[in-house]
Amino acid sequence: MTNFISEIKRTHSCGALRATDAGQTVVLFGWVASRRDHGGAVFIDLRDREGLTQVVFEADVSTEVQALAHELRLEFVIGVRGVVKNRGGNVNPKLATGSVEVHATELCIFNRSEAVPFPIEDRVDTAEEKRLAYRYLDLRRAPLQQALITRSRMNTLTREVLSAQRFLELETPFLVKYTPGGARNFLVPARLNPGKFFALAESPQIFKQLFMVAGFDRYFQIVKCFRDEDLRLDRQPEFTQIDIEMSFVEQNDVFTVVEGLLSKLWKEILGVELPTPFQRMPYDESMRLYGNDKPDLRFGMPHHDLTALARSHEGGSVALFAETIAQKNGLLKAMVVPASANLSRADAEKLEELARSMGAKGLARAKIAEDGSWTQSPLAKTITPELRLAINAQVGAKAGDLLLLQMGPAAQVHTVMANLRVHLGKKLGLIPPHGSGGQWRFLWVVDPPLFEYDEEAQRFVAAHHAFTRPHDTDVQYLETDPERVKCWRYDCVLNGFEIGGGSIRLHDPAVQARVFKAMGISDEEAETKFGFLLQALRYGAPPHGGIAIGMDRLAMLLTGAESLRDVIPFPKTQKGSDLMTDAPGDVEERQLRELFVKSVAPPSTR
RNA sequence: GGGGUGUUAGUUAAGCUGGUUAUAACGCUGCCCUGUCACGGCAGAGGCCAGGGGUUCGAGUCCCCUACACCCCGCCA
Repeated sequence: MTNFISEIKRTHSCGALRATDAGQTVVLFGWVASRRDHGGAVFIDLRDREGLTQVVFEADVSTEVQALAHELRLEFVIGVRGVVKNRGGNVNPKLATGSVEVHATELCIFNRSEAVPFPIEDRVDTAEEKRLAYRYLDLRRAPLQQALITRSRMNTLTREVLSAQRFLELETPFLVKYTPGGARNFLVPARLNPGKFFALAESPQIFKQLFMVAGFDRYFQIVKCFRDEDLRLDRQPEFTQIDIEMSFVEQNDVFTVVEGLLSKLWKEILGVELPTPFQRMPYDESMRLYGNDKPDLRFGMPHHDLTALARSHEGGSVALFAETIAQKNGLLKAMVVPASANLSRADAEKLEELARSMGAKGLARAKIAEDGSWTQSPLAKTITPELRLAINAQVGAKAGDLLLLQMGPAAQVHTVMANLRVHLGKKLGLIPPHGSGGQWRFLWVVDPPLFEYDEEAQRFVAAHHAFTRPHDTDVQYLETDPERVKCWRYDCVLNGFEIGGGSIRLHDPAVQARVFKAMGISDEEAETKFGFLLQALRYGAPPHGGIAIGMDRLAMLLTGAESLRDVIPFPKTQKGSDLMTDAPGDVEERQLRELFVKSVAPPSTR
């Protein structure tokens, strides 16, 4: 038997051969993706990351090769030498290499495979639980390979685009000091410092600012971040950001860099020309029309704020309205489902279920009749005709339309209505359940408030972080009307996903002190928590700002993947565990002692 | 912490108002087959119906609990 590997080298990938290669002797290496054994002739589809090629073992090859060929099974790893032949009229249109086949003269089985636990096919119908347990097999599937290959290209392109603009790729530590606020940190016991802990960096935020103070001017990094929070379809505990920070810039400069980068990615990877600059929308408008700060602009169905109208009608004799407008944060919002949607009563009841599952008390509905009256509605009898007509007019409801109403504390109304809107967008076919549908609606959400009121803590807290620069024109309200202060923070949104966010930083120590004061943070407290940054800012910090772009989400949207898990090689489950390695796992008592750590987990969980 | 969906051969599923031997397809094993590409033919193996408890003469099927996976709220930029 020929000595493959050491003497015979691969000449082509399994996706390379074309009709013009006919007559060549080639060597292919790969996995058996399918086999069709006719006794006299054996057909194999050989797979590597580039594609599939049909290999034929005919009766006229040596008896040893014949015998070996019959032994081939799915997922055997083999090497084949043979002659490329044109298949003439007998092409397989499903394969890129379908016009040719390799007539094997030599075969080497590098390794056999046990029967795999699930079929390695492009289309997925295996339970994700199984796929994750055998991730290395799942990763043999072409769609997953393509997704990761795309990610690799994204990395390369990002480095190219940013390096060409004088950005330096600099590294920051993962093991950092715990700082309060924001996402929950993973903690790492510090063996050399008994009783002390590192935090895994939730982002390089502070360090990249220090790069600016140090004078590096333009920084970027493709970097892992760690957040110990609950997972979602688009959230993993460890994820990758394209982290960027720039000196001597204002918001528009950051936008230009990001728009240039994303345009390049879309052009090179999808061949799509993105219109720039991206649309911009004030945060307030986004909340008013869509109930969240990451609106999907691929479809309409905006919300209507009826609070003021209800107030001017003193509740219109609807008890729930009156109750809502009496609350400090009470909000009454409506959404119109057009008559053309043809929602059945059962559909509407399911919507109410959905609303309840998100904490709503219910979902008031009203069907608009020809004369503008309401039917199928508990409110129909009590509401004053004046308010009813005024509402119809404000929302522009026509006969047959269904009005969905939500009232209560603003935050809850927003959550419910925002999710309902997206749900209906999918249900009514305005957007596909997954993927872009070929529409790329990029958006900058800008000018959010600097503070939000924390009901629990009874004070204002930073909506983003405490180092965001307020608008100069609003600085005067820091003491008198903090809620009115808008800031230079921005989110980049694509089709309802937040794909990036950042801010222009506050580099003026005097304003910084006033911001802390408005948040009820004493000088002392600020010094203990953020001392090193505050000190750095006192030694000549340039005006600076930046952004972090969620690489995984970008990859998910770019590849049309349904989940972040499909663009991360080794993702975690919803409970944050790894089904392949069974992490997190137990450790020995001795290891804990060494770290000066004691577990107080209930025995049942150990 | 809460709400929802699911768990039946290796895989994907069917299994009705509870009824005695739990089906099918693919995969797997053996034999046959020179033009397949969803190859075909014949024969065969393969099940703690997620786990535990209950109701019942009898449970894959009904009830409760638990575990795991997924989606969502809370949480998280």
